[in-house]
Amino acid sequence: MEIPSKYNPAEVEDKWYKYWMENKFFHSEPDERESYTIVIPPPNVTGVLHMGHMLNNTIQDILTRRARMLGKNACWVPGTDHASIATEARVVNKLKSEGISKFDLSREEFLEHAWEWTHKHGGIILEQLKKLGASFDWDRTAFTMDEIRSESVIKTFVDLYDKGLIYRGVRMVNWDPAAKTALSDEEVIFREMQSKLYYLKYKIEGEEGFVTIATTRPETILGDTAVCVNPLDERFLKLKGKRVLVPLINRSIPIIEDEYVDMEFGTGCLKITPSHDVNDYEIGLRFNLPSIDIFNEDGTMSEAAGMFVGEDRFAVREKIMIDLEAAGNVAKVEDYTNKVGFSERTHVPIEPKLSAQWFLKMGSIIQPAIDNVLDDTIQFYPPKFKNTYRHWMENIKDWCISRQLWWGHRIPVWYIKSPTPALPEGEGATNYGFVVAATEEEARKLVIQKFPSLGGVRGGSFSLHQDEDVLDTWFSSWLWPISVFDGISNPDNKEINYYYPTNDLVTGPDIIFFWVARMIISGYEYRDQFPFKNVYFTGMVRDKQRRKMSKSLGNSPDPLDLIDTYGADGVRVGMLLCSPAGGDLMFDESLPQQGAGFVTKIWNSFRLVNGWEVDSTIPQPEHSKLAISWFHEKFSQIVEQTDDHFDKFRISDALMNVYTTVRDEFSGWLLEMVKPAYQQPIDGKTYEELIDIFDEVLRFMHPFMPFVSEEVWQLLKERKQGDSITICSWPKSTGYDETLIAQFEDVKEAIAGLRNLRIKCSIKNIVQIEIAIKEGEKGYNSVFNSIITKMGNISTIKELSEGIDAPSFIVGSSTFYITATNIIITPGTGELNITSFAPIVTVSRNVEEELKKLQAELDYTKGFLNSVLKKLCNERFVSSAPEAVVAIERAKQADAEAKIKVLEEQIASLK
RNA sequence: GGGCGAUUAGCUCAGCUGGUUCAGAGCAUCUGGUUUACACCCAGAGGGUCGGCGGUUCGAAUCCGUCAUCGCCCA
Repeated sequence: MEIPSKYNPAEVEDKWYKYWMENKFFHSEPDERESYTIVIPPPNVTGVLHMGHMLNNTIQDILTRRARMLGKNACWVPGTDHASIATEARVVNKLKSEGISKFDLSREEFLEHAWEWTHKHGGIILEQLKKLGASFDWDRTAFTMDEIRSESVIKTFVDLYDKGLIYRGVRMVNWDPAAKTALSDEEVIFREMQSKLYYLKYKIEGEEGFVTIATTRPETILGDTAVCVNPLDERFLKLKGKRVLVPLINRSIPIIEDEYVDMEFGTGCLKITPSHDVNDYEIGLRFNLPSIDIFNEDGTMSEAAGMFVGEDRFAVREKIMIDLEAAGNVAKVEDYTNKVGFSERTHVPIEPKLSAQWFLKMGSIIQPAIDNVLDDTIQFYPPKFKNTYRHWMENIKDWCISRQLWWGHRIPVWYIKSPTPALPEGEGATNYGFVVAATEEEARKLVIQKFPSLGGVRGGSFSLHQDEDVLDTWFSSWLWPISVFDGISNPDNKEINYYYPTNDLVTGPDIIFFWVARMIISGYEYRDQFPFKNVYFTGMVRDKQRRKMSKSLGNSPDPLDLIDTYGADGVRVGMLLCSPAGGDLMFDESLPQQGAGFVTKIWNSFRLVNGWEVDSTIPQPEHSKLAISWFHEKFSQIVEQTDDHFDKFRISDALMNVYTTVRDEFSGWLLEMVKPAYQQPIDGKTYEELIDIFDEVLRFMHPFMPFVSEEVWQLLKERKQGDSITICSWPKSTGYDETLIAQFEDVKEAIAGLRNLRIKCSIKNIVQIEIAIKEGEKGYNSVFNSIITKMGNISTIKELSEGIDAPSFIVGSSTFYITATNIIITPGTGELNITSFAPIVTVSRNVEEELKKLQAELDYTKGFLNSVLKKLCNERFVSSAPEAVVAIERAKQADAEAKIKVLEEQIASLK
């Protein structure tokens, strides 16, 4: 078959991805094997693929592919998240651009638009991930709002309500005036702002004089219902029991005392606006203060404000200051830096607002989630996130799970309306409260059970109205590892029993509370088991200047462009080469470039091997036999190390092992050692052994570089239809001979030494040389001479008993000399003519420089010996250090002494 | 303001229970190289007071204290 000299990633990648899909290699069904499961952190249906997804999903794919090759039943579940608030905002904007207001539409009409939007955009990211080579079980693709997932969410709500864990309460919530919905604490981002601190004078009622308060939000004075001072503050003792007038509207409000007030801050006198500040609200409750809500849902002033009705809160801040100034109520204005909460989604400042919301109690339900992370039943990588997690868990507040949106799971709460007076409690004529049920039908049954008077003949004399709100999106994604296997509605089904708990979760630390913690909570609540064994936190993808990659900065490359340019394998390798767990990744195009270069390297290695002619009549040369047996040992060692890296989730270290193994050990050493002479065939035995090794090396790199490994693997040998590297086994470490590996390191060093000497002496590589070796105290192992001969282009190796005056270097304690060269002339015919032995070439030597180097090394070694001797002469070291450590020190002493001897000899011979 | 973490080569980071020649890797830099896979390559070299100071120890990059700087989370 014709092998192209250039590797074409685009063509290869499309071809194999299609082949993998057709053969359903990634599909999993429960069987007798051990399961290995990952669920994707479902990307938003609003999104497009960004660098974060690339990193995250590359890691998941590597883990999944390796698990599959380890013989596990690997199942990586893809899916998307409906992203309630983000998607609704998108749809609202889209409608707006078409001249349609959300509020002109009915709920049903709006949802039609939202679904249309979802169908159009929802699958984009998943499609893009195919380009990356993601080995998802596509048959299991799930969506947080599909039928099974929705049923799970509703069922969970009803269940938690029945357990008494969900309640409705009026609370101060984070109100997003743009989206007109409450947000959870986690959805609020605090940013430092340059603002102003306004000092305002309130007139004391019934006497002359003012009280000055400090506030950052003068527009809220219209909602003030008290002024508060610290009872210990002597400055304000005379104000006790008095009242003041709110400027402009002259409402009379009391002066109250509470230790909450910081005497150092501002004037030590605080205005209290219970409706619009969390702390004020608490004080309001303690003092039974009225609460005046001066804002509408969209952040404009309400009727209750009495002024500026309908105008925006920030415009009013400017205007009211003008009026206050005119009325003489302004003492001064200072610059002030404070933190302001912004909506994570709509980016507008959050307005604390009192409203009725649904909450999930975060009491006993979270205990197993704390315990099992702290005792490492669930392992975090890197482990430092355990602290963050614990801190959050221990200070957790009840979870506000309702959102004033339409796109999402509508809360299954049914309010009862009936003209018939309520009999049991009968608070109001028609107030029967509500029932919680998954469907309207069940709700009806519940109503009749609860209020029998509404049943029977009079059945139907009531109507139900479902709560208008939807649930927080995280209230569906916290069930994800369970709900993707339908484990909520069918808790004993075959799939959930097989795949749950999942093994690894790969996600960003930014959603440790939003998502990770809550999945752990729900996992224990609904399966009595952790949802995943390990959580691997990836870092943030940043640009070279350490800035976050973002659309608005325009510093993020389009991942698909990168794949087009460098190939998916190249991008995968590039992303991972420098991405430690939890550490940020400074992305730069040189990374995928390096990855692509590596892919080419593999391709060229294949072309080399593929180009050899095989002659099975030639016996295997000694050097090839040695090289192959060495590689087996070395590879076994590397696989063991790599497995260890995987066990510790050091994915980039594992990749680095693959990278250096392929580049250095395999291509750089093994191939060079077994490579036949120019235009000579290779012996059959070496060739076959080499092909098996190549096969193994390809399997070793497959999880990282699925495409190029498949392409080369398919070309390497005759393969059958339906064969694929994706379903082959991962190389197994079978132990290794450390001595052999260490000896071989000396061989490499000797060869490197010869190359260096050649450079120093200006002897070209094509010039064959003769060398001599004088064995040192530790002896010299001549077993590998055939390799040295081949790799160093050596004619003969002599052994010496005495040192001679010739260019030399030391490996271990043995000295290598170049003694003579043998000139090879290559005439135009390409034939080789070996001429007679030439006399010793005059090689240019810089004796002084050599001496200097030798002396430096001698000094270093002497110093080293000294430090070793110091330890050994120290009575306390010898007596208190473990025996093994002392033995090591003695060995160091012997080595150093031997080396010093050789160095001194050499120096003497040069002088 | 509270908590957590970090600080090792120009950059990004390893370095496990204190003890192997432990001061490392990759990239970058510099030097040399186009011999028959690969210049998307090969062979070499230089480069660090392990943030500062103190302590524990026979021995500290590693453990403790403290200071400095930076980052993250929470209020």
